[in-house]
Amino acid sequence: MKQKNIRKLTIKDVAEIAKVSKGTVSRVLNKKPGVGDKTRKTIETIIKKLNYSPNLIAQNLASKKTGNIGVIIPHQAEYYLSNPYWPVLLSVITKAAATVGYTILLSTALKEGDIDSAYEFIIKGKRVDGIIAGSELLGEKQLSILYHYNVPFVLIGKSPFVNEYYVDIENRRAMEVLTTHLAVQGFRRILFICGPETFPSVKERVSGFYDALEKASGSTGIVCHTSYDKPEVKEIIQNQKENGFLPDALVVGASDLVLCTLMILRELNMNIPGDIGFASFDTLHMYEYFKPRITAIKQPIKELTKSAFEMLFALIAGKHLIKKSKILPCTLEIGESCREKEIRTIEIETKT
Amino acid sequence: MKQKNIRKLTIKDVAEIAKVSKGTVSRVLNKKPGVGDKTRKTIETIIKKLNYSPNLIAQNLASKKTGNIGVIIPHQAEYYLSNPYWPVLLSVITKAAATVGYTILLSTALKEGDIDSAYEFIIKGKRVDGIIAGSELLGEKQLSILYHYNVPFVLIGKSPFVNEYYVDIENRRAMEVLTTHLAVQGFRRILFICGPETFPSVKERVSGFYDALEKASGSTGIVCHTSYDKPEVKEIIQNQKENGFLPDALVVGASDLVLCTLMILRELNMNIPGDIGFASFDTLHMYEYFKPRITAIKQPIKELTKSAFEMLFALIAGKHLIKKSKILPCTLEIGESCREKEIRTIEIETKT
DNA sequence: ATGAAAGCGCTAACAC
DNA sequence: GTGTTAGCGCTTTCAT
Repeated sequence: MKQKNIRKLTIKDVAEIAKVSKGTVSRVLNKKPGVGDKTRKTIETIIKKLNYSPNLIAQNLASKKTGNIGVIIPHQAEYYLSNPYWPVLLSVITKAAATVGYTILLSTALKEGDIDSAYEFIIKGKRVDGIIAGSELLGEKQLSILYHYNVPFVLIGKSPFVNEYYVDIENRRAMEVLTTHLAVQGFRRILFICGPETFPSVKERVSGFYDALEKASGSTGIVCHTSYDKPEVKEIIQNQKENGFLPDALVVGASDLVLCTLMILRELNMNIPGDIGFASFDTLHMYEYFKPRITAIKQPIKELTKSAFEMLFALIAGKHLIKKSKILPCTLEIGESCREKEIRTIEIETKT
Repeated sequence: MKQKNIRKLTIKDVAEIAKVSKGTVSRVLNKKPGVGDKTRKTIETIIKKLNYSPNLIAQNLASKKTGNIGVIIPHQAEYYLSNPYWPVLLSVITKAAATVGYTILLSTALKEGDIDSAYEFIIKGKRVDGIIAGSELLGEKQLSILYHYNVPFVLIGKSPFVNEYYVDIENRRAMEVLTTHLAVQGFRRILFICGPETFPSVKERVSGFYDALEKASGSTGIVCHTSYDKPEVKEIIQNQKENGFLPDALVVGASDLVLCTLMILRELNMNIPGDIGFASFDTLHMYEYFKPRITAIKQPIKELTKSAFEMLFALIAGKHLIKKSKILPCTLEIGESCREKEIRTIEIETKT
């Protein structure tokens, strides 16, 4: 079975066997017109019989297309794999890309914060025809790299530096709806634990939080930013406790903080929702196994990703896009963790 | 800031500016000898000033090396991302590869079971210098593809069809130790829910399971194979229950079945470890938040991956390997889910 | 130490 | 409809 040193077949071999020129073989390879039916058939048969497949590298070099699209995840693997957002994005985009003959080249931060390497890796040496990147750590420097290399890109999430070619959710609106729900449920002192205030998404969510509280008289809120660092959550909650300042509801704004927060609450002997209400921005797969079921905002990650890919695909094809961005609505998944009896899902209408 | 249509720099541009030949520039690019110190400096300066980086595609074509190593995960993304094994492997290998200038090209089944596409995708068009592949679905067909294209590869997990170049854990031994632990803890009727019996790892574990039971007089066991399908677990447990046949301990042999199994137990109002003992082969990150802490076998995924990469790296370099496989030991993480009081970790010594 | 030139395997423009 | 030819941007002999 073991076959060593088969000199790899080239288009030239196929051409010689078929007694045609390389050009003709190339045409049938790429399903291009200009080949007689019979010739085409013959060549196809030979290709199949030989089990020949063209050298992609050579194709890339000659055609100046790579068939790769780069996905830049601005986090290190340990981190981004621990929450559901990026894995879902990855799997959706891989499939979407495959159906149109594209391949995903993934680039991530090798260590958290080292986002430059991710950009350089994928852009230098031009191995991709276009890029999809998470916007949360996109700074002017990264942007200038993108522009410098003149590669089409679409961002996941808006960025203060870019106003075209991105997809996003209505962070502000979603957080407003969630907060209002908490207020309606009777929670009066809501603690919102969220990510770094430099992230646009976090800013919007905080703004939605305050907007809701303003409208809902009677409830007040506190915002605590974390760098997605677990010990911090513990400190925050303990600080609040020591000050006799304990909130009656908690909103966790990053799904990877949910589990440790729940554990901390258990250590503090606080029951959900009896002693404290609990909700999160973003869901976890395992929520379906939780009791009480956690109330949460669910992002349309799949749709977001599909939209991003479609935009990029059009950009690569050189099409002019009328809609340079796309904003998708979230849903509010109501569980029992905020004293609701009935589990249900509410579509949050898009901002008018 | 937006710069359009910068014709991309080529090695020729650099050569002209430096007033040397392309060959010389190529030599400094690849840090090869045969260039005068001064010339080298000059060229390096120019490269930096121009922010030039060579076209990888062209480099690949000319040098017949890709700098990519292919990772074949024989599952679809939804599946492999839901348990910790593959993500960890992925992140470890990406880093290991990066430190020696290699890049990972990931290929997965587009739909569960469609493993051929994964193989063809990565091998055809020769985009990789070597391959690391999960062995559990490797059949003769895939193997013949591997050999046909004459690409070096290392398997994660042994395969009945291959006896060289793989890394693995001692599945049999680990399961034996876990089962013995259960027997010692006084469990008498142990149900082992595991994956398809065609997987070599599953076979070994089942064998270890029975071996342990044989030695531990008094305890009996039942094995149920699943296709990693959630509803099945429910059926299995319900069947057992209807037959008045309920086990007093459960071992789940796939981490992605753990959560739903736990939920089912809760639905049945069975407490761990009071009503039923519970253990799993493979751990989950979230175990650290669980109470009772789940007893489990922990695989050395990181070390496994590193070993696999090192082997492949050597193979690609054309080195002759003395050790054609590597077997690593697991650990038994004892929690409270099998009526142990004290949480601790036990290294399982490698088979002598 | 450096340059010249011949490919790597393919595509694409232009002939016929 | 098909063949011819000139590259794509680089590496790598082989001269010098």
